[in-house]
Amino acid sequence: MGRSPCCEKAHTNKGAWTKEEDDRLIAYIRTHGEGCWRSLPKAAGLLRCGKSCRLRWINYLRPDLKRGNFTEEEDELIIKLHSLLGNKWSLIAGRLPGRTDNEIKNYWNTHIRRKLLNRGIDPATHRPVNEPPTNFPTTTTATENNNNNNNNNNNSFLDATTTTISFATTSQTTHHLVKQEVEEETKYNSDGRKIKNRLPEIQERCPDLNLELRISPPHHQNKSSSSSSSSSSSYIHPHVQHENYHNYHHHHRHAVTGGTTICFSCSLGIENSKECSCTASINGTSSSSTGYDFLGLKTGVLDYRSIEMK
DNA sequence: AATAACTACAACCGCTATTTT
DNA sequence: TAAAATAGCGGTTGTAGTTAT
Repeated sequence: MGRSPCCEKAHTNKGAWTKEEDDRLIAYIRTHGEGCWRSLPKAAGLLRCGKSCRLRWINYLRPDLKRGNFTEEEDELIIKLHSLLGNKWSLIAGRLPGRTDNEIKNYWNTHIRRKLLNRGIDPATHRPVNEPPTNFPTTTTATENNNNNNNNNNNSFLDATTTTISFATTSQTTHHLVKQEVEEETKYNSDGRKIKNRLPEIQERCPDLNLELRISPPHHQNKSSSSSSSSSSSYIHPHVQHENYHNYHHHHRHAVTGGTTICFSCSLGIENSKECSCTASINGTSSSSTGYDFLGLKTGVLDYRSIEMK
């Protein structure tokens, strides 16, 4: 009892798009606008499935796309966002105007991964490659935690809803730095080419600064308000994020950093509810007293309030 | 000059959530 | 309400271009 299919799969083109196909798609969308990918191919006279048309338009034909090389600032922003969001390329792309998720994903895999490895940082965890395992049972990104939360049963101090987010720095810090030799299997030059005969490289690292945060449920959970999905995991799926943001009045999460409790949502600047007893506030006065710029809000690196939800 | 190895990226695939019938 | 399709996402692959041997 469902819909009829959008296209006959046997009669659709595959592979690279021709100039003519591009022109047809552009002309159609200019006239009729985006949307309804289901009916678009037929209406536009294209022998493609709607999915293929959508991908072509979103990733390559949209007029607002910024082509060309990524800037150093974009690189660093992608790294920071990836440390926070994991492989949520669409969310990351939402913070980089003119860039697509596919473009950023490719760029990550071809350039930034290598760049981080050269810095001695594991691109998956954003932690130093040579760092020994922590005492904690889970050291994961926000994304990975979505799958691992059920494995924390043996730790009384960490209940099943505790989330760990790694904020390992990717830029070189000026405080308390030590020199450390890093030997890597492969080195690359600035163009990303492999260097065969390399020497051990000295890299600056900050060994005693643990940027890992643990985010726990609110201390005084309201049973009626904790029944939503956000109570079971700190990972917020893109499709339900918007709804969960509205629940922040009732679901303030607290990061314990060196004995100081900081409310996740207040530190994000989303809201500082009356019920919340944390020391952060939306104008940053309290959080600045802790000397802690959660997610780089004060530096403007990440303004979580302006992330657009799709 | 030939070709093997590598890189970059466009496009496809499979999956989940949502929408439509 | 169930079934089937779409929309959208992240992972993977195919291949053209470049570099190294």
